[in-house]
Amino acid sequence: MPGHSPAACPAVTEVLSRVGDKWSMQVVMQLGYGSMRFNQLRREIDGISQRMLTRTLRGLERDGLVSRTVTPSVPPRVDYALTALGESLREPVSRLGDWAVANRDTVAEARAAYDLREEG
Amino acid sequence: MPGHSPAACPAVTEVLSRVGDKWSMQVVMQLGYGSMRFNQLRREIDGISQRMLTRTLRGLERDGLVSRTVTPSVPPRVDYALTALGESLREPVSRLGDWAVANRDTVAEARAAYDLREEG
DNA sequence: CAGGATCCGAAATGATACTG
DNA sequence: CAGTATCATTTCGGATCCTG
Repeated sequence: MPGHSPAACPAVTEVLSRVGDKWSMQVVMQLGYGSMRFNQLRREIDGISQRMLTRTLRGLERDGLVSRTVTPSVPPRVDYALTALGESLREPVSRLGDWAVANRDTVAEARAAYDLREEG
Repeated sequence: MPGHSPAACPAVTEVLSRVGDKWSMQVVMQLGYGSMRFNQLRREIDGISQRMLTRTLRGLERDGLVSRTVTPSVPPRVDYALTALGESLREPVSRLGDWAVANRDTVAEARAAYDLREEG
């Protein structure tokens, strides 16, 4: 593996723990299509609860991946968007996505085979 | 973002939930350096418990990322290695690692700034 | 050596109800 | 609309003890 030092491994873990939760990447990918309001995001991301969307957005904002813009009106309007840092994360994550799409069948088969020869 | 279809997003999540746990990628990265026995892995990966190493290896084996070879001797010998599928995962994960290394300071600063203006 | 079994605490997630 | 607060549940991870 070219250009990969051992020192990078803890860093990988660090990012994955930030990005590896259930919703963060779905939010980032969704915001990759453009700025969006809270309930808009909620509708687009299937199955996310209000609580989890809030928490996920706070986490992403804290890490500087997402910006939050409040327009004090009635009713209030809050827009979320990717920062430059957030944008820069999209490519490496997409690579992982490509891998997932390319190998999902292989993984599914391996899983089925494993379950068969263990449980059986 | 070129070549990224909406349909890929759930797939990203799927991989991340496989790979995003605390130990899986450390194991994969370690096995990237070559085949290894159980306790060897345990020594190399700082802080992992026996239970978690076992569980992580089982998971990776189930998904076809790692192979397990038992040599029936006394004491028993079990070797773990990456499969071709496991090898193929190293590159996209390394990309994420590169991103992590490149941006860890930026993230740390964003985090500190956020905590300051919230808690303060 | 390479685990399996069991117990426990912590953290993530979800459902629901309420609010400026 | 965009949250906060609370509660229940599930999952994760570590510690410990036991075994072929």
